[in-house]
Parts: sequence; C-alpha cells; structure tokens
Amino acid sequence: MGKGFSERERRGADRIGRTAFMGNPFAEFRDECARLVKAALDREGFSGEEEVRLEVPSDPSLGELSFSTFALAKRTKANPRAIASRIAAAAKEETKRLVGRVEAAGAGYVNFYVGIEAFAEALIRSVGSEGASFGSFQGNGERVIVEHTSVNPIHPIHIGGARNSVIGDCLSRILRAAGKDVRRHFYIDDVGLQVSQAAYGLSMLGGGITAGGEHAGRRLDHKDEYEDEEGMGDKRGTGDAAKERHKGDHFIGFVYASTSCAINIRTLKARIERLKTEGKDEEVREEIRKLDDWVAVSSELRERNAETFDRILDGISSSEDPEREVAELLRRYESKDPKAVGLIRGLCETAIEGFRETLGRVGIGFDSWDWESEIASWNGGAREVVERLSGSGFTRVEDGTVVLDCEAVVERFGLREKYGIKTDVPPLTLMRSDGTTLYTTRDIAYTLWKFQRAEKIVNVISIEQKLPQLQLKIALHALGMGEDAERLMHYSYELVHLPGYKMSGRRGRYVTFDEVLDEAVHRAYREVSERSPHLGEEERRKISEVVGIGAVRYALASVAPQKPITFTWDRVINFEQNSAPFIQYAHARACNIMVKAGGGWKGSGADYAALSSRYERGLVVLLSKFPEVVGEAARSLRPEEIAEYANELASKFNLFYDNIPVLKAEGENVRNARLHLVDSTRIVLSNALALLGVKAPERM
RNA sequence: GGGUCCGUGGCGCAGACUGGACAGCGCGUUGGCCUUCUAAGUCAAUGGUCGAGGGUUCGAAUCCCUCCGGGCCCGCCA
Repeated sequence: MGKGFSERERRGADRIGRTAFMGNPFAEFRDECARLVKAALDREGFSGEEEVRLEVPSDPSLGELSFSTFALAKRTKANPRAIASRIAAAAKEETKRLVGRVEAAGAGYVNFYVGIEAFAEALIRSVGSEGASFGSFQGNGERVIVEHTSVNPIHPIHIGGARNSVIGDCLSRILRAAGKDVRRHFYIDDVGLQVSQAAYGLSMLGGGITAGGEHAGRRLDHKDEYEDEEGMGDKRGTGDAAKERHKGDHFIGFVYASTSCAINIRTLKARIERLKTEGKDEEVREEIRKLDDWVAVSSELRERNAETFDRILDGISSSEDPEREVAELLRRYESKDPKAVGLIRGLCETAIEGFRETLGRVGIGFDSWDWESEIASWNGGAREVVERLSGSGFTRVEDGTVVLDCEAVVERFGLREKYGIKTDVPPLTLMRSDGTTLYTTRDIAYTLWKFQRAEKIVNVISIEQKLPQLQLKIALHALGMGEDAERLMHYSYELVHLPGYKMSGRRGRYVTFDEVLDEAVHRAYREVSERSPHLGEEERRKISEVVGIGAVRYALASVAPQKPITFTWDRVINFEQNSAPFIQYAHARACNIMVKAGGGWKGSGADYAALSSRYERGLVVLLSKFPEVVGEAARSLRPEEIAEYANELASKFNLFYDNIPVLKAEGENVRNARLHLVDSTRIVLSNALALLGVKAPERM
C-alpha cells in the first residue's frame, strides 16, 4: 500500500535497502545499466545529469530494466525517441558483463536485457555459495526491539491477535535477515483493570485453574479432537467448548467474559433504576439497549458453561460493590500485596502458558517476556514517570488525578507538523485518584526500559491504540527525549472483523487462533489424504500440520496491515494459488526433481547460455531480485512484499515446470544448467518462506 | 461532529512511499491439458468509468484539493 506509514516513520525503520549486499547479481546488473546510461549520456553531450533512474518495464519482452528519456527530452527540448536511440547506440559501444542487449523502444525508452549466460551463472554461483543465507545480508548490528502480540492475559489469542503475532514475527525475521540485531519482546499487561476483573471472577471459583485443578481433570487428547467432527464451519465467535475445558487461557477467557458480563448487567440495572427516579427517559432507553446486549451475552455464556457462569454471577450479585472490589484488587496488586500477587500472577501464568502453546505451534517465539508489574509498577518506574513529567511543567492535577497536557507539549516542541497532528491532542491521564497508574503511563516507563536495551523500537499494536501511542511519543518529548521518540515506531495494523459483528474479549465473542489452526490442519489433512494417498499416515499428519499452519500464517501476512480483514474460513485457509500451500507445492516439486536427479551432476559442466527460453530467463531474473526484495521489505517494513514475491516465484517456477523438461533435457550440460536453476529456485523459495515463518516441506 | 486509514472487474487482493510503454493476480463462471520431473499445477475465454469531480505534469491508479462511502479513534479501559 505504501500510505499506511509516513515517511518520518519509514526513516525510523532505517535505510536498510542501501546496505551493501553480499551476492546480488541484479544489483550488479542495475549498476552496470546505470553506468552504461551515464557513459552514453556523456558521449552524447548530455553532461552533468543527476542520478540515473531505472525502471522495470511493464512487459518482460521489453527487457529487465529501462531508462526513460522523457524528462531529459523536456529539459533539452529534444525528441525523446531520438534521445533513446542515441543512448542505445552509444551504450552498444561500451563493454558489458551482465548486460546482454540494449535497445531503444517505444516513444522514449532504452531497454536493457540481461545476457543470460553470464547472468545465470552469476546468480547460480551466488545462490549456491550462500544457500540459506542468500537474500540476507550484513547490517550494522543495530539493536531493534520488536514488541508484538502482547495480548492481555485475560483471554486466548483470537484471530485479530494472531494477525499481530504473524506480522510481528515476520517483521522480526525480515529485520534479522537485513542484519539487524532483533529482540522479540512480549509485554505482559498484568497490571490493568481488566486483569483484576478476570482475577476477581476467578476468585469466586475458589482459584484453581492450573494443571491439577478441576478443569484440567477433563483434559482431552489433541488427537481425539482431530477427528472429532467433520467441520467447525458453524462455530462463530462462541468460543470452543472443548478447549475451554482443557486449555487455561480459554478458560480464563470464559471467566473474564462472565465476570465483565455480570458486572455490566449489575451496574446497568442500578443505573437504570437511578435514571428512572430522575425521570430521564431518553437515557433510560439508551441504557436498556445496552442491558439487552449484555443479557444476550449472558445467555451465550451460560450456554457454554452454566456452572461456572452461575457461580461468578452469584458471587457478583452478593457482592456489595464489585467495581470497587476490582479497583481495590488492582490497587493491592500495584502495591505488591502477596495475596493479590498470588491470585493475579497465577492467572497470568496460566494464560501465558496457553499463549506459548499456541504460538509455539506456529513457530513464534520471544526473546523476552516483560512483566509490566516488574518493569513499570513495582520498581516505581511508572511513579517516577509521573514525577518527572510533573516536574516538566506540562502536567496538572484534576480531581485528584495527574494529567499530562499533551496539547501544551505539542505546541512547545512544534510537534504538530512532525506528527501530522491537525486537531487538539486530548490530555493524558497519568494517575488515577486512588494512586494507581494507567496503561499509557506504564507504557512510558516500559519505553524508557526498552531504550536502555535497543536503538530502535518497533511496537506492533493495533490501530485502535493510535492515540495513546501518539501520546506516548508526546510524553517522551515532554521528558526531553524527543530524539528517542524518533526511534520509536508504532507499527499499526487493522482489525480482523467477524462477518456480523466486532470481536470482543469482554463479551467472549471471538474466533480463537487455536480453533483456526485446528480447523486449518484438519482441512489440510483431508486435502493431503485426497491428493497423496500413497503417503503414510504419519507423513500425511506432518505435512498437514505444516500446510495448514502455513496457510493461516500466509493469509495473515500477505494482506497489507492497514487493510481491515473480514474473517471467513475460506479466506484464512486457502490451498490454491496465492497461498502458502501453493508456494510449498512448488518447493516440493523442485525438491522432487532434485531427489530424482541424485547428486552426480553437480561437479560437471553446465551450459548456462541454454537457459534462454522466456520461462528460464524469467525465473533467473526473478531469483536474482530476491536480495533486493528482502532489503526493500526491511526498509519499508512490509512482510506482504515477501509473500507476494514468494507467490510470484512459485508461479514462475510452475510455468517453467510445465514447459521445460529438466531430467529429460537434451544434452548433459543443458540438463545440468537446468538442475542448477531448479536447485536455486528450491533454495530461494525456502528462504522466502522462512522469512514468513512458513515451513517448506519436501513432499506434499 | 473532528481526526485518521481505506475505496482497483461479481468476490478477495497487488500496483501508490519512489508518477512512465496496453492497470496485474487469484477466486468464480465457461472450455481445454495427466502413457513426459507431484494436476495443491497449467492453457484459453469471460470480466475494470482504478469511489466521484477538479488540479499539477510531456505523462496520474499513483502527487494536490473538494466531495461521497466504509473501518478505527476521540475514557480515572487497554
């Protein structure tokens, strides 16, 4: 898309694309073309022109790169077509290495074609010698923290959170390939009001949700569930009853939804009574609508697990003031009261255990799990932020709360234009009247912590938090850390919607990542069994895991992050073209050829000049672009570019596969050249998939 | 209401930061291709006023302005 992030934010992402490459035949070809154009311009008397810009022609038959003469023609009042022919003619006089042909074409273009013999050999050498690291390069070792996922430990990771995880993980892989020293951080928001609410509900069940507790007793075996039922197509945002019984994060999600539901119903009822006595009919109707919504939620929840729901409901009904008790629990947790710590930490540990299981299954790991309580709360970090900001003169005290006047900071440091702010930035409440801190305050403390460990920070956080992330930067300026703010990026992405409604953790309405993965693997298994009945059961299971999970990862990584996604099973689990399985299949085909070829061909001669068909040329050229694609994806932080590249490469390979015989090629040296090409394709497909965190099976 | 992001064939997307040669791809629909390296493939046909209107430019899906439609945000939630 390219519009999602400002140029300022992109600069924050660094100019990785300009870093020196190890083996990069296409960059060499590009340099050679530029040199030819410059030399030709000099010969023809167009001296002192600025940097030569080359474009990729719209049609491969027009060459691999082209130079357009329109701008030059405009300046010199000459005919663009005539300039093009003069440049082409002059360029033909120069010595060339990777450039094969130069031609004038169209109304004013000079087209450059690779000389396939030299170029293919250069490419195949590079890929062969670099192998799995072809496409990645040495960077400056700059430390980058990528914070991603960071879902609240009060419900399982749903499909929206999964988008965050996959994007964050792909970004980490791509930045690492670009030579950054990447650390992946998960921020555990254990201090918030929501966690306290979940823990409060949990306390009504007498604790005990971890292994050995009453719910763990009904643990199901994963395998049983596999063949459980034909499909889960009718399950929509109602949770997964089986998972709720055996996976802690799912159970916590249920407890949290039940608690927030019970509290909301109770609060709304009280408010409606009060409004009625005050005769505010309009507002009464409004509140009744909200109540109706929550009553509907309550019956959904009750249907899932009546016993647990009723116990929570009873507990909350008999409480004098549940909202106050939740706030009290949070206050006690922030002051590290042992009982509160035991309760909340237990809940969080259980939830995180569930996250680890889910994320581990899709190959997502972290270098650091950062507890908000430890980094921002118990060590006084957030308190210190409040104090330092108070000393900055930009805060005021309102009704016992401490508030940061963001607008004043924006004015003082001239941030309006810098951050594209067109309206007033709302003030940020830093501290509640009961002395507890708010999320963004703790996030400021966390950010200071991160800057002690890295030069750059990328926060993968949904678009919903755009304003608080801006306020965070503003707060850094207020602290005199404006330069650090420049090295902090909010990498935002749009939400995943469900067809009828928005996902809501508080309402327990979400499609979990676990159920999507289960369903994907289930469908992949059916697919594999149908297509490859000759494979053994064990291998079919393995392949379906890789294929199903790859499909989900690809679906989430391949859509530009600033586009909202509406969840449908068919969309997230696709096995046809433009999917991970399509790419994996191309890889498996390439592997198959290599297996059948054996190893004897490697040392013998190869005729690279024979790789002259449009299929082979196209493949060679596309392979050679991989390093630049990686550099570009890293520069612009766009994993979807890798996805698209991999898809295009698979597509080009399929064309080659269907049109050009390899094992039955005529002539030993031609066969060898093609085998080199297939092997290079295999390696690059595998490297590209690796950047997306997708495994490349050798058979499917 | 204000801000912001998005709007490309029936559906889902790429192309936009960095303007260039007839706007690509998938799904769908219709019709072909497995005695040749895996048909999760491939070929052909079908289908688009690039939301609308202005402007800048030799040239605009791309840059600028206005408008229309949708997502998101505007809390002592996160």
